[in-house]
Amino acid sequence: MISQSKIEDKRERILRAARRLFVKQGFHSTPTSAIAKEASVANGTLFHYFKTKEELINTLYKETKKSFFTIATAGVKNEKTIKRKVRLLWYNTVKWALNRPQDFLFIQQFSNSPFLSQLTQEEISEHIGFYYGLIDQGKEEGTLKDIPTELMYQLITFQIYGVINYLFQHPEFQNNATYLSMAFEFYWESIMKK
Amino acid sequence: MISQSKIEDKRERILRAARRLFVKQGFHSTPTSAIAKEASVANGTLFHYFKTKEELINTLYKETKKSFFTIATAGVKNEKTIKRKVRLLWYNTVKWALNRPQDFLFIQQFSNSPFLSQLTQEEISEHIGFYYGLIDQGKEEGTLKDIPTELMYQLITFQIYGVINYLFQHPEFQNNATYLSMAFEFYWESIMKK
Amino acid sequence: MISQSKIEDKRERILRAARRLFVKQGFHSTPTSAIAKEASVANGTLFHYFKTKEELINTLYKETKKSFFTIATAGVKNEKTIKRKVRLLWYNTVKWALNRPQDFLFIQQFSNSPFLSQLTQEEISEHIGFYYGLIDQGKEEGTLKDIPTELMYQLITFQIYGVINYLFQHPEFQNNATYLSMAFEFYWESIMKK
Amino acid sequence: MISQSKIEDKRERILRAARRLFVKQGFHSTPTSAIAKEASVANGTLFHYFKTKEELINTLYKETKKSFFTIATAGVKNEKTIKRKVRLLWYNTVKWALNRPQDFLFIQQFSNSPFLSQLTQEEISEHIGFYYGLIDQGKEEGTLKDIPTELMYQLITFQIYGVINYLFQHPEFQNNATYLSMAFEFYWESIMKK
DNA sequence: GATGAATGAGGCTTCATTCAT
DNA sequence: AATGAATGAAGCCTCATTCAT
Repeated sequence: MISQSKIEDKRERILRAARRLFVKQGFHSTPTSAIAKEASVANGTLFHYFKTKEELINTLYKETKKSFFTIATAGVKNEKTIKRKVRLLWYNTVKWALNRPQDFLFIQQFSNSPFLSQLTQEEISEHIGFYYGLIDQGKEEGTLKDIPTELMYQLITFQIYGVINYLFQHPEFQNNATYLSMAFEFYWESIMKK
Repeated sequence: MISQSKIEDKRERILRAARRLFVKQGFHSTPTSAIAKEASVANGTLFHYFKTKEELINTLYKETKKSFFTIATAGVKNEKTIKRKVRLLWYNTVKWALNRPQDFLFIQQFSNSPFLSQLTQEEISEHIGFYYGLIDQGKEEGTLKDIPTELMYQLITFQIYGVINYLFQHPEFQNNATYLSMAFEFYWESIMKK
Repeated sequence: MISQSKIEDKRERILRAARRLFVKQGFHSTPTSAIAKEASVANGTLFHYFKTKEELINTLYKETKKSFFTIATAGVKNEKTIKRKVRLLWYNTVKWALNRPQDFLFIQQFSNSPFLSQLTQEEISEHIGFYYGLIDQGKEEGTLKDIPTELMYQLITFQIYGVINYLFQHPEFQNNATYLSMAFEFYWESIMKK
Repeated sequence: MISQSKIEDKRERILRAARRLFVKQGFHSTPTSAIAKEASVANGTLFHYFKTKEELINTLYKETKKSFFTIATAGVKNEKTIKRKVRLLWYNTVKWALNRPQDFLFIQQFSNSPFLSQLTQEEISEHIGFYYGLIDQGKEEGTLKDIPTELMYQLITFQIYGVINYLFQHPEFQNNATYLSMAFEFYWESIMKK
């Protein structure tokens, strides 16, 4: 029991150390030896938990994505209207990025790297279904604009990236409710059906 | 004269080879030796033109950005209304990305915030200023929504990036005028003042 | 314990191999790969023990110097008169050079002023102080000529270097007690006060 | 005529540039490209005058040695006594080193480098005969100590290096006639027969 | 499970030298 | 004679990975 929890500890420490360094320096500028050191773990231990560096990166990506998805969708199902659902999703996402910039930046970095192509399509789009469902529902109801689901997904996804990007550059607005509200309204108006 | 053009040739060949490989494999997975080989040039020749690999990457980025900006803004000044200006900018940008996917993907890879760069501050302002000016003009006229210029810049930038991303995944729509028109209208409605 | 001694072994083997090759071919004509090969060690192992080639060279120099100093001064403190002290120092030094030509030549190669080094100022003083002390004592006693300590240090240092150089070229005299004795007397007469 | 003198110029410029850089940085840290640049000459031109870098180094050594010998022995033949001959030789040598530190340091560096072994024995000892003759004459006359010629050559050679070394470190004595005189007397006493 | 010394392939870069002009 | 672009061998060093303990 005790040794098991210790083991978990080490795996976790490696993952967290890796994320910290990846965000700071990128994948290739972060040797596995540096990760081991940051995690206060022996060099070989890293390869005990992850067969290769690539596996470590992929694991980190999947776990981060999963944690993101859990946070982003928390409570969304309980909301009654599409707008309320979308609003919650939007706020959850923005807050997640602001609270865990490391995670956000790691995912952004990973998405633009050659590693992405190594994940199966299934793994990549594991959570996309949820979003597509919401969009489809909104279109059926007549609440959302009638444009192709996938395109809308791209558009709203990138738009929210834009907001987050802006808030990273202007931290003074991160806790400004009026401001966030305005940004959301802009977002909403761009996708709602008039 | 003749020798000069030959020299240009080699430099050019190296730059193009580098872009090709960087897009396929990423910066770090592309050894300089591979670039030289792809350019049919001796290993050392690469370092004759670019002191380091980093200098090669930066040069490539700057030249690509510059060429992008030239293409994106072509003819925009001659348009009379804001909407026409924005439309031309939008189409120019989309066409640039579709015609030169290598360039687009290279820039996307270079910086995670793809239209935000590591250029000299001066160079950054030079390009961004054009966009900010357009947004400010639109707001003054009452044509564009009254939200902070920088935020709007981020939003429309990322939104167009979403469109392009979508078109890469769905090449069948790349030459579909109706489709592009619809995408632009969506774009426009999201930023215009009602 | 056992593994520790093995580790020492490899480090030692690298140092000795390096010295052997440096003496034969000079620093720059000796690639690290050749050192590794000569030490029967993998290329990377060398860099496990010494971060850079330069660090290897410096370490080698410091260790050689230290070992030289220990040998050269062995027993000197126990001698009663200045002349006996100087004689022992002289013989120790000459024997050291003849027994370990590699070490001598390495040091000679390392710095053109062979007994003047690039060590920490502290390390330099540590060694030189011993000599200066001896010279000062001899001058106070009236045994040594009254010329500036530093100058005398240079002169006797280089003179002994000359003897060694000669003995390398004429190995037949290396074990000739009469000859060595004569050389020492020449040395001594040149510094003693008449 | 004119073009010829220009050519001489270039060869000279290369040699001087090389010496300047060699003294500052050593042979191996001085690329031929740097020499060409320092000499304001095209890269390939250097190889017009010297087939290889090695040939350049050797040429430089020979010319420097030759120039040294000319200066060191100037007027020596006209002196009547051995002591006066030796004194002039001593002063000439010290002055040469102080006036042309570049030359002195270059020769010192070369002597301790692997390049030395590449010169024929004949080239090395070209000028040694002069010194040996002087020593032999002194011994025959009964002016100099009766120790082997070659050994004495080594001893006095290295001793003078010691003086020069000291004067480099203490420039304040370089023009102090009393001081120089004292140093010479020390030198002389160490080799003269009492 | 944990360690860290050891490995060696491979990356970036330097540089003496060549050669077409 | 002079140039300097071009070459490619070779050097130093990094780093993912293995393996004996």
